[in-house]
Amino acid sequence: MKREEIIEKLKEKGLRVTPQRYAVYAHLLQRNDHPTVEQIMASLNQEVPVSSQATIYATLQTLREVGLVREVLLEEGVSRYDANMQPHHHFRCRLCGKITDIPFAAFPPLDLTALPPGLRGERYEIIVEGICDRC
Amino acid sequence: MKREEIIEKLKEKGLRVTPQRYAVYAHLLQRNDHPTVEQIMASLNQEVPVSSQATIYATLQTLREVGLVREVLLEEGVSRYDANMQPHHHFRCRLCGKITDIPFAAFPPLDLTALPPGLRGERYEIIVEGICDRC
DNA sequence: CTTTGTGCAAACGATTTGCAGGATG
DNA sequence: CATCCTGCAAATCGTTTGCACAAAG
Repeated sequence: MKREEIIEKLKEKGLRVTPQRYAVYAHLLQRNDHPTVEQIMASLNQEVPVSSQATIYATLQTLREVGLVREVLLEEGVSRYDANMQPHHHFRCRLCGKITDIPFAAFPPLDLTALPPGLRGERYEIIVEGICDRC
Repeated sequence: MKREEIIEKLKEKGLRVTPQRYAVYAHLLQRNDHPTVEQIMASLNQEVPVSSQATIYATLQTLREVGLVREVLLEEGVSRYDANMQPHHHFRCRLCGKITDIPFAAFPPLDLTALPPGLRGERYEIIVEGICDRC
């Protein structure tokens, strides 16, 4: 996604386009490894300081509220973030912890009417655990 | 599961049977709502003090290490615990947050060889989000 | 009696918050 | 120029740890 599109996306959601917001969102868009806040901050501020920790937290929360970013919970203690909003599943290597996206179409669609009575399912995610290619 | 069976389970795993351990494990066995540490502590110490917070954390970690209890991550910020060690899926109500078990057999088994190349899947869990009967 | 478990309080790490100054539309 | 955003430091919350005493086998 290029510069103008990113700015457009932010404006569409009614957000002011600040350097910090642009940096966080653009960065997340070009990563697919679901970084933690710590990793995001390290990358952004690698050369010159771009954003403080508090702002990154605030920005992620804002982006989450407007639906540009999602939180991924696959590990105890830390939240990871993902700008890929299309439905997809996750693979987690039990040795190195690396997380890989699995296309939604990799598995046949589930029938959510097969749930226990009283539960109305709307969406689902499959989490697969195993060993990745590098381990 | 009755008293003697619980004690036997703990001994089988090489654990000393203390009142605190018995209380935490027995309590988890009779709940199916995946309580947080805070909830476990509140229930146990409702009438008389049974166990301190530090001990509950230590106990849960021990029970997890020997395979009598598992940690469930479905929410940001808190860990939940589950003494049901049989494979099963989870349903989470997006309104009240309540978590319900879904029997493993509710969905047809997935073919884990359909993963992207290089990934060797070993186990999986399905997380369904929706609305529960009380909401 | 040796080893392991418990409880307290302090430490820790991720995340949140209050607030003053700064930038955006 | 009104509103919203940023950065700093302090606060908060769940969880972990160090250590002395107590209990289990």
